Amino acid sequence: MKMTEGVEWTAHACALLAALPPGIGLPANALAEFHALAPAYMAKHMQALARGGVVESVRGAGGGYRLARPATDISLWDIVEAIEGAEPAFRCSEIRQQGPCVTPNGDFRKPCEIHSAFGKAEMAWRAHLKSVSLADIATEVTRKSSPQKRAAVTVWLQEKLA
Amino acid sequence: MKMTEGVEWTAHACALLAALPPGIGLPANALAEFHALAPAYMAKHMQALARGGVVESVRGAGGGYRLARPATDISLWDIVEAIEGAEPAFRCSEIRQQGPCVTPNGDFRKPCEIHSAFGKAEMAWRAHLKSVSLADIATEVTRKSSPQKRAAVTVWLQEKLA
DNA sequence: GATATCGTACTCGGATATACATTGTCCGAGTGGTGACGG
DNA sequence: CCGTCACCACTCGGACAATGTATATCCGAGTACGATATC
Repeated sequence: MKMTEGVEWTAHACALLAALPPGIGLPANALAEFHALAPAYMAKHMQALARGGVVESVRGAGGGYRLARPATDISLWDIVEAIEGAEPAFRCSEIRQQGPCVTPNGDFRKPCEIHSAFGKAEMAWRAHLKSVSLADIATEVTRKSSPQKRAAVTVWLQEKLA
Repeated sequence: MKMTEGVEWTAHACALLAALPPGIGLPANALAEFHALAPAYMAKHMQALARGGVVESVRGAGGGYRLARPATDISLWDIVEAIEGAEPAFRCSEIRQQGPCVTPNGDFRKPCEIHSAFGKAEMAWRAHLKSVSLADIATEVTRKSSPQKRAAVTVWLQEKLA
């Protein structure tokens, strides 16, 4: 069970966007450059994020991507949902209803126990992700980073936003 | 993010094994037949389960797979670990250490906030799975199933164990 | 000098190849049971 | 009639294809900015 690395890329990109003044965005190229990632592939992931309603896209010169909502209203789960989709990792294909021992009048209204257990586990997982907002991450990052780092980011941003 | 369907197959197979008398097993063919699954593929998954120490394999005529421990000591997580591996779904590749703004004396001893958040979420997920044992599932299944179903299973088992 | 218009550069968006993991299948290795043979 | 041995059927184990999904890239569509020509 492996999560797409696009989730990591876009999560970091959104954290960067969350550190910007509200309403300000960056093009996909800049977002990729900030973490030394493949620009084209990053662009593709940002498209998914736009389709998911996490970011808004602005075309044309000076355009780019910006957060669609305040950073406090965007959780890590929103990003995962936009990139990976909302389907659960464990998909019950109801194999209990197959085989030589299934009775014709079998009652399958009760949920599959295995399905139920995995469903509960996944709900706990999602709840954790929903409880972490971009604002949390952004503040943690800016607060913990060194003054040199913050200065370097400021210079880089001024160049990109000019 | 999708979990291998082998997890579902082996989980149901283990539930069946847990319903058997202690020490008794079934060949992979029978386990596949019980849920109308591809025999060869089921065999492959059972091998992974054996490597993971969840079941023991017995070769030769009359052999098969049986639980390596009491059903109360086997959790759903043990099965997931055997099939999917213990690696977390979210793998942090530390992209925060890349890019034009990383300072030479950057201090990365503090864990990545995004990595940390996903790690906590995944731990909650695992904890849920670890709390559900095969015994729980087996008893739920046998208790909830209809008498006709139980009779059909008994007949089928007598044929297979003969 | 101000304004309307055209061109250009920049950015997103989707369509298109490639690599890798999962899915699916097969044949060889090993083991217990069974029947035949000899005592 | 009983014990031993060889054979055979059964089962696991790993090696080998086929398929699907994630990865990676490119080119076309659309928009804002700026230069230019005109009034």
